Amino acid sequence: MAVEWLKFMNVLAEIKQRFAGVLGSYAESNNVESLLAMIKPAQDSRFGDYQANCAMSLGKRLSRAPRDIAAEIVEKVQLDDLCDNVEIAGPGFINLTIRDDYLAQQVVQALADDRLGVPAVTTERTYVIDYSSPNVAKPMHVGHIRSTVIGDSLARTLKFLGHQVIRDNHLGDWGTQFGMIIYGYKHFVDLDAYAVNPVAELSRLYRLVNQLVDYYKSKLQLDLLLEQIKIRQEKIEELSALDLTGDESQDKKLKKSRQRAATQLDQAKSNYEAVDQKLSAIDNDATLSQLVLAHPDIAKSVLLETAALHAGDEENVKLWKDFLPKCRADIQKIYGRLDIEFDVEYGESFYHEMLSGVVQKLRDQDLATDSKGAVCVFLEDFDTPMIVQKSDGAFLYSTTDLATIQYRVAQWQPDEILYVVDHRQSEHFQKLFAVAQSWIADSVQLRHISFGTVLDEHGRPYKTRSGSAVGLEGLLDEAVAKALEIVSADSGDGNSEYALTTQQCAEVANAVGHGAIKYADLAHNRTSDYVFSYDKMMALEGNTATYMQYCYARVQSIFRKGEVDLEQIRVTADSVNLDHSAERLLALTLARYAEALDEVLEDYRPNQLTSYLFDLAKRFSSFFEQCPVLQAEDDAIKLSRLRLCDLTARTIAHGLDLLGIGVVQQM
RNA sequence: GCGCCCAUAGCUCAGCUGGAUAGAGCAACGGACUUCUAAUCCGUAGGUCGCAGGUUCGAAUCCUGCUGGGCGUACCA
Repeated sequence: MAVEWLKFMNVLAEIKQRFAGVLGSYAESNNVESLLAMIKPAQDSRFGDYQANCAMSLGKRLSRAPRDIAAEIVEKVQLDDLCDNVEIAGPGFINLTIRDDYLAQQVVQALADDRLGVPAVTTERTYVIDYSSPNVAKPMHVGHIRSTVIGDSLARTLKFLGHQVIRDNHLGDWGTQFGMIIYGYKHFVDLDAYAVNPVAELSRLYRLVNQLVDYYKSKLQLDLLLEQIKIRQEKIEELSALDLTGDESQDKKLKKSRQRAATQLDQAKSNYEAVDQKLSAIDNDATLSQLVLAHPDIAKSVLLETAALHAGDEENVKLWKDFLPKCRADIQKIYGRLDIEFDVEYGESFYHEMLSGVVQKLRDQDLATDSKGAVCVFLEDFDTPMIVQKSDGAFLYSTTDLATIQYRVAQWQPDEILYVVDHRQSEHFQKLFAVAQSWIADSVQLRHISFGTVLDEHGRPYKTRSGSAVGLEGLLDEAVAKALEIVSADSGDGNSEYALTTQQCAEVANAVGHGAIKYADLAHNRTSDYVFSYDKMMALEGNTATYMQYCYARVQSIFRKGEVDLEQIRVTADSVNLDHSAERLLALTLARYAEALDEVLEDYRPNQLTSYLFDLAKRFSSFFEQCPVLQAEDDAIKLSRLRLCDLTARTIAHGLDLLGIGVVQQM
């Protein structure tokens, strides 16, 4: 059955299937796949709907004229019922135009299908997705959004396509930050504040201790920076003492070096100033400077508190057990707002007791060896080893990650584990995967779904320290507030027909505000860095979630006005009319939803779905302008257009849902 | 030093294992609301795809070198 659906529901897959047999006669079996990959949507509508580019490639391989081969292929492939125009163009492109009645049939079938014509996969796989994974005691900030939102969307998409998915939030619930909080609690806690709002107080303690630790770190850094400035200044002097030789390439190099040295000096200076400012800010604060003086060994003490916790110190463990649920509940609040869910949340602490076993096992298998007091796994292709136990006996995140893989494999036997983590950790994962493969020697595929850095308006990475990083919660609040402003303004401009109640305004603002933030993230190719800009994201026009939500609301408005019985038009659908070019284009796009989802999973890129949805919404808007629905020239066309509206709205809502974004009935 | 990634329109970004005249969205300019929601639509303008070579019928895409930027680089996560 699933195969039947596949044949009917995915136009591209259907075309490929038609070509497969014929192409097979030209190529080795292992090449058929690559030839089929050359069949794709046409880049330009003048070339039809789909194009097959395999004849050129075959021409070279077989030393024959590509156009002849193309003609031969076209002759043999059975396309009559699918295409009404098959052309050979240019050097040997095969351009295909899909028949209107075939497109209409796609729409009709999707209308009556809860899955909107998207087939479930025939071979179901099991995925573990590791995403979000914040440190529980630190306030979440913008940097956390990508992993959370991308991971969530991939999980939704995989699930919808019929895979088994285990969503695992690998919380940082066992690290140094708890040492900080414990130290802070022991020395600075305001018990009244803690009673009223424990998480806010813990967060204050974290920031405070972090600030004090940072002060001493910066102090050390300051000397180093001074030294650096001196060295760089000397280098500049050295370089300027050199005379130009007259040799063109050498002189060019010298000039480059001078320039480079100058910018490096500038950098060092501005670094120095930044650190210096940070320090004097504390020095000038009476309370803070006193605290700094009173806790000179704070960095070391924090480490000791952490170590004590890990060693099972009664008091620290008790505090940790007290703090943890409160912190988790706080994070949960944000997940609730963002509609993010997990199947399990096994944080780092969950694996704590397995770590010594991991190291022992690595030793037993001669994978790990002692080096400079630490336990290391040396790997080919890497200059540095993966350290699994420090010289002081403490374990590291690599150890935890290995334990985690071991556990996941034993527990769920996944086919694939996806780590949605930023690209800076790619070397870590390369090592981790290399060790895990030789260690567990399992067939599980391990994959780092890396993503780029979120940059600020100046193109610099968002900073996590110094408290100046934008908290995620505040960010969401601002987005919703901004959306509310726009909704309320629109609603209050006298057009009573579309005026929304306060309650409705709030709902719309929620969907629009949160949607804007998620969409801005998902719409970028995950591998590139992107600039995070409130203004752009909350412009709520152009390529934003709002555009899609607006399309959806417009359709609902038509249904309300026309008092349309949706169930009726879905079930009774026998055909749709595609005579108008806007209708046809819309239907073609609707029929491609399954293709878009395939593209998402091809390389785990949700931006394939956002661009599909934007495309769909644009085509709907164009249709909406050109094709009256309720006022259509006759009832048959009206019904046909209502069906196109219905499928569009459902596809948009469904696609947005896979992105974790909601819709509203009216806006 | 070594490794990984990036450079596309004024700005922010797409561009799917090489395919036809490189695309969007903002911003700019010109049009369209007594007609299903103008959070919209239609149009105009805007690019030597960082530079130089190479591979081939064909390169933003693959290879080499260069320039400029980001990140990582033995006991943080």
